[in-house]
Amino acid sequence: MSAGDAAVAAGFERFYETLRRLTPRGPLSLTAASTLRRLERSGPHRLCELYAPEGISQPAMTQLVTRLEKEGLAERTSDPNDGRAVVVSITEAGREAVAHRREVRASALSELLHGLTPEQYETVVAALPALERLSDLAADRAS
Amino acid sequence: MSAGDAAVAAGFERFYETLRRLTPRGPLSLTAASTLRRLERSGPHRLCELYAPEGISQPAMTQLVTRLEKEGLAERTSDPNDGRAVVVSITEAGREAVAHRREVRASALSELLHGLTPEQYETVVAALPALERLSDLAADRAS
DNA sequence: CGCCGTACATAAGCTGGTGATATAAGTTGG
DNA sequence: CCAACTTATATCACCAGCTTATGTACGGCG
Repeated sequence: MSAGDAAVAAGFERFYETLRRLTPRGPLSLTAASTLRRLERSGPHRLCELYAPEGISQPAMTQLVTRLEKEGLAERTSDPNDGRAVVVSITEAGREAVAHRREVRASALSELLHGLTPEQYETVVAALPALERLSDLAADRAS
Repeated sequence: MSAGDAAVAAGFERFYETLRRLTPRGPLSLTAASTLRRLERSGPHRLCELYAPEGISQPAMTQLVTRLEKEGLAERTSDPNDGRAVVVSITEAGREAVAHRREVRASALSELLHGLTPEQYETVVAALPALERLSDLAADRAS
């Protein structure tokens, strides 16, 4: 690990805390929100495909899906090809919940962004593709 | 909120999840780690100065400090000028715990960073001051 | 001095996680 | 073609870490 990497890690460490506090406390837990976004982003998934990437145990995902279903944000369907499997998909209400959460965070963030100089703002925009890439790499590594 | 802001928010949203999963399971909760870093970063604090910026209730901070104290990562001192107050400070073991956690995250991140092109890496480094600034702005707004 | 506000602690209860284990469906070798 | 094994999900008992409501002790002030 280079010195540059360490600097990046240190910067990200603090920034992570900042982002964490930017969405105070909604009705959705961190994992719940993340799972809904995944379902929105890449469609229905079997339960067994969900828990590992979310970093929780299988029972935790079963419980989470049960909660989400109870609140009408996701639904269980049975896989016709595999009687054991449960296919989880996001509902319209789920999409709205995700959108609302995104909006709340975005507007809080927007307020902060206006405190940057135009040059600083540009550096952030310029870094977005790289951040996206890092997320892709992390997702690949997990699978 | 501009379209650019929305793009930044969307990018950060996913990146946040990536960072979250980069430190899998430690002995420290998110709040515990964040509080220790704060104590390391800006010295001893009274308990009442800690809970608000960490986004938890006062009893939660009392309990957290009790846990940290029990594990030897932080210590309570009484303020000679104010008998009600409790001053919390990080111990040497606490610093080590923070350093270790930082190292684990940094090495995982480092691996990802090597997947970037040099140009992308540069855009990330260039954005660091802006991210730092955003954290400062968020901290100001909270106080 | 008496009173109120402030700083912290305690209590009871909830949410969301864990590991161990049960159930039920698919898969496979003899 | 069925017994044994594996895989997918659910259930159970338990725990950590948060919440609100309330208790306690000290400080400042009229």
